[in-house]
Amino acid sequence: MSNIKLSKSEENYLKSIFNLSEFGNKQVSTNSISKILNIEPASVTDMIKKLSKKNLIYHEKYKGSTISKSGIKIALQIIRRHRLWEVFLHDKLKFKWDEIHEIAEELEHVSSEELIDNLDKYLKYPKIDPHGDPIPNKLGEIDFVDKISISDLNINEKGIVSRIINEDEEFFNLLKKLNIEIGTEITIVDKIDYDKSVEILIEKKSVIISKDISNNIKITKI
Amino acid sequence: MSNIKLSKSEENYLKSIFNLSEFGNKQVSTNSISKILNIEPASVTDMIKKLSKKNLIYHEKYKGSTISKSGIKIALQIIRRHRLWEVFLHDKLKFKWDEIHEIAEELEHVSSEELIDNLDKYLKYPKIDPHGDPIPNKLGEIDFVDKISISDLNINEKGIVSRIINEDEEFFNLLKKLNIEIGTEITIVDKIDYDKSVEILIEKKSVIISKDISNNIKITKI
DNA sequence: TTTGTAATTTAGGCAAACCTAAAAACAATA
DNA sequence: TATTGTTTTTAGGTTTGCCTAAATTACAAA
Repeated sequence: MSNIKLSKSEENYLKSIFNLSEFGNKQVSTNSISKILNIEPASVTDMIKKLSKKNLIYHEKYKGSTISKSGIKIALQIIRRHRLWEVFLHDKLKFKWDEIHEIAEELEHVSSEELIDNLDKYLKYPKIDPHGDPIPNKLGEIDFVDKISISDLNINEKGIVSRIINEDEEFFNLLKKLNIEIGTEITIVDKIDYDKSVEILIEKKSVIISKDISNNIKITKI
Repeated sequence: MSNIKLSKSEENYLKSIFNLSEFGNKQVSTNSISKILNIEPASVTDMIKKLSKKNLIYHEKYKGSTISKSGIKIALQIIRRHRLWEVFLHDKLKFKWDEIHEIAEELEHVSSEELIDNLDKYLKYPKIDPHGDPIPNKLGEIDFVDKISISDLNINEKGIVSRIINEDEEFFNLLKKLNIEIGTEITIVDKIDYDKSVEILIEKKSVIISKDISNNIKITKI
């Protein structure tokens, strides 16, 4: 459709709205966008109007925003760029797992389709990024691999960490301290009913992690 | 010293001023900057004031601008980023020689020193980019390889094309038509005194190129 | 049903980086 | 030296993307 180049800001809004919308299915509040992007709600309203006019989102005053089909398409392309760059930074430039997000955040806005296609080819069409997140292909299609939460396992069952949802630095630091990364094997020791926290075993050490933490770590059962 | 992050615009101005100043030795006119960047002189004046305040250039009203030492340092870093990305695009992503400039123009503004250092290492510390331009190292030092112009050769002498100065698309197209690229062997057939044009032999075909064209093609004598 | 609070929007402003039109400075030469 | 033409600067304006403060709306609890 309209192949107008978006600004860095517009791209960031669109990406955030898409992420908050759970693949386009949920209405997104102005406040939630404001929080994620660290931009005042009033400014978010401005941008919402702008994106609405471009038909990338639909907006109902005082109710919330829904991302449109063409909005989703663009968001998936931005996510694709981001994740491909992450693979490059990690696999080729040997950046550590927790250093790549910030740089990819910049690189994702360099908009040359040919660049991304050639990068994709060079990296041999990877399906997941170093955080375990799936990479959309050129058409925006994603390989959904059903992943479960730590809390879905029963006591004494084992799993491999396969995806980290939260990409904030503090969360990375926490994971580092806990010795958790993609590929780490964990075993469920105990599940605490009281606050839904879970006791897990990582490399012979046991720790108790809160519900919030375990929700941000997806695993594959083994 | 002052390690304040510059905007994309500021970086572009600084790079242009450096390029026009012949390594910091020449005063640069407002008009020449305006032409190179395709920005109106009045706007250039605005930015000159801004860069002056940051001590990246010195400006004498109505006379012209000189780039400062710290300005040069930053300009060389931007040039370093640009050329390293060009090597990456050409050698790794297999972009053609004449497609890389534009994309590198975007990538050069992604400002992570670690990114560039890791890229440099990954590319095995290249000394020249695909256009034959020298790449400054981390400290801003450049390997000066003395290159000569086509017109410096005498009739019947041979040379290898080792650097293309003009990076405009039209110039690339011309070179493509002429079958000239880095590494092409040429032989001087004749030198026309009248307008300083030169007749050269490329892969058994002879063409006459203007003084302006030959000035933009540096060679190594063989 | 009213009322209080939280979310959202409107209104008005600001900085960056551009623009046009007009004024000022410089340079060239008659 | 006066005049003309070019270069540069000033003045005032626009758009983008943000801000604060104030007004409006939605919603939940009394």
